[in-house]
Amino acid sequence: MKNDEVMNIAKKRGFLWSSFEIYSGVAGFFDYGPLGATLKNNIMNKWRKYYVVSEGFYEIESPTIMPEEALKASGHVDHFTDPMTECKDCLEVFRADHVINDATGKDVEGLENEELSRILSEEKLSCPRCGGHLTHVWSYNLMFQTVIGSKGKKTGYMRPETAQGIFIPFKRLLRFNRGKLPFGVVQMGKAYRNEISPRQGVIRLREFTQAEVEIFVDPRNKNHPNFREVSDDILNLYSSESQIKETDPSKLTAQQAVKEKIISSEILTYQLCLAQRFLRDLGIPDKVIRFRQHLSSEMAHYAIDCWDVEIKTDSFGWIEIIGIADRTDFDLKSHSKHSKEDLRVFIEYSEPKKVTKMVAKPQMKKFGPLFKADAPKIMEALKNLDASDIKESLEKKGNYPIEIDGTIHNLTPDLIEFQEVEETLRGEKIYPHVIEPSYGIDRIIYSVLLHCFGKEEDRTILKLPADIAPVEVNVFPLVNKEELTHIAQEIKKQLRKQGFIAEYDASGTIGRRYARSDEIGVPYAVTIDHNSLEDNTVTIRNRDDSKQVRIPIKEVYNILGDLIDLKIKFQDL
RNA sequence: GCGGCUGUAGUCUAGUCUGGUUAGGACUUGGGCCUUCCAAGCCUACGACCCGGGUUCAAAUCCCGGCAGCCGCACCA
Repeated sequence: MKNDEVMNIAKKRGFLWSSFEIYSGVAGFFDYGPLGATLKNNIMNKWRKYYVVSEGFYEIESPTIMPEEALKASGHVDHFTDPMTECKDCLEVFRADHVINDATGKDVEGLENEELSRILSEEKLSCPRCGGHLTHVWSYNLMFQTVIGSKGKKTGYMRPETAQGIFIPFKRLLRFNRGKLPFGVVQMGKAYRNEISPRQGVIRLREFTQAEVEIFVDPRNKNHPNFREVSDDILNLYSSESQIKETDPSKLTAQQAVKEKIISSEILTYQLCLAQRFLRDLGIPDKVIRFRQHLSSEMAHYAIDCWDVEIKTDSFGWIEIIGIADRTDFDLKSHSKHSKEDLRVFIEYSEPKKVTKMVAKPQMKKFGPLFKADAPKIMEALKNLDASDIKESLEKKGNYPIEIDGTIHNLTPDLIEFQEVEETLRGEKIYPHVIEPSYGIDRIIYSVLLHCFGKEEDRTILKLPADIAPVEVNVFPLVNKEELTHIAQEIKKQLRKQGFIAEYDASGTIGRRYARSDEIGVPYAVTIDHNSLEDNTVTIRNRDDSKQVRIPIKEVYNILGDLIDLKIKFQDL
């Protein structure tokens, strides 16, 4: 269905509406209504079944407010910005780097604002629109800033992604996973970006929900042990090559994609397949799904391969709803550097390696009295120096100068004895690489609504898969007569007792109630009619084709349970 | 952030130009009647001038500002 129709029904039926409506609303913020919030929970729980249950990745939850240092390390404070310049005459705002690039062809990405300002004036660049004067360049940071603590000494930001909350406690997570790669950690939660002018409804929110997975792997092994399970999945791949050559996306099996090196690794391909399976399970048809590879020019500098899962929409074109990237070791390295914590993983060799190396052993009898307090420091320094260099210098020049706290000490051959030692290396420390599937939950919900809504004649049916439908079953007396309503009420009560989300409705005609029920995607309706009085049976109506089957009341609960858990199909009843 | 257009019940809309009675209708929704299977009918009720300021005896109507939506530009690590 079309965007407008879907959003109208979503608003009317309590899925989604813009926030703060009675105060005119604020762009970029949406409420989930009663059905929307339930649908969102169902989808998020289904996501957990994929990643937490099946893949075995544990979920964590970290704060949405983060201190400046953490986001400085991640690069967001300095680089999650756009360099802007404004025309003094027509007040138009431009990306400064784009103005320079367009006018001169120079690639100025990543340059400082001062540098950009200098280039603007040196090149005598003026407003591309009216030719007016451009102001100095300023950074527009997309993060919401706040203050931590009452004295306001500490700057904080609302997190722009949930991923950082996984990288920062990496040491603890590694320990939880008993020090072994690979392992994955997930986080679902809100993230915030102060978009300049969000105008695509729920597609571009200033506060949105992400579901992110960070899979930490040994960079030398990006295969996946269960790849065979997905190797025949067919992926609609829009590679960077076909984008450049302007050819159509091609459908390949996962196996072909790896073999032909279209996707950089098995593990990344596996994640693409998983994403596709998840979307299928939400009722999104394959024909509106494609995987678009980032062009090397648009890829973040820390990624080596990145694929967006895109969904076709009528009013926004192909939109990104999931990004699956190989982020390499960028984040862990950067947090290591800024925090001075060693975020590497010790990888044990399958066979310990024996290496022989030269060691410089100080002769302590002479060494101690000669250097006194500096002796321990010199010994420490010796450990980090290449012993063969020292040996060479001693043999050739007769001495080896070493600087400790500004004082130069001369080592002479009589102070050092050299030994060849055999060392056993059991492994090495490395930064793991990170494979990151990052889901935009709000966009996924929009896609589900967009592609599950269908029109049949003059009625609208929301064909949600039964296991994510917010209301699972409706109970209707055929007509509003006491002998039927009391049975219906009783069945509803029993359904609720057994954990179903069930509603009862006796208003108006039965057709009207079915229509309302279809519009909010209730998969099944139990109808109590006059036969029910005689033989204790009711009908179960299937939303998608309005067909009904008659079954004994006492079997209703088990059958509905199996239907909703997708264990049986309605057609097989 | 810039320009254009727009803003009346949950929805669609009349009225706005040319200021003046109780802001009218349809659908939806609630209650009732009727009704033995897909938005039928009848009765009845609830429900609105985006917000703020100005002009005026009087503002849904005219003017200014804000907010939001749509379209175009720009932006979207």
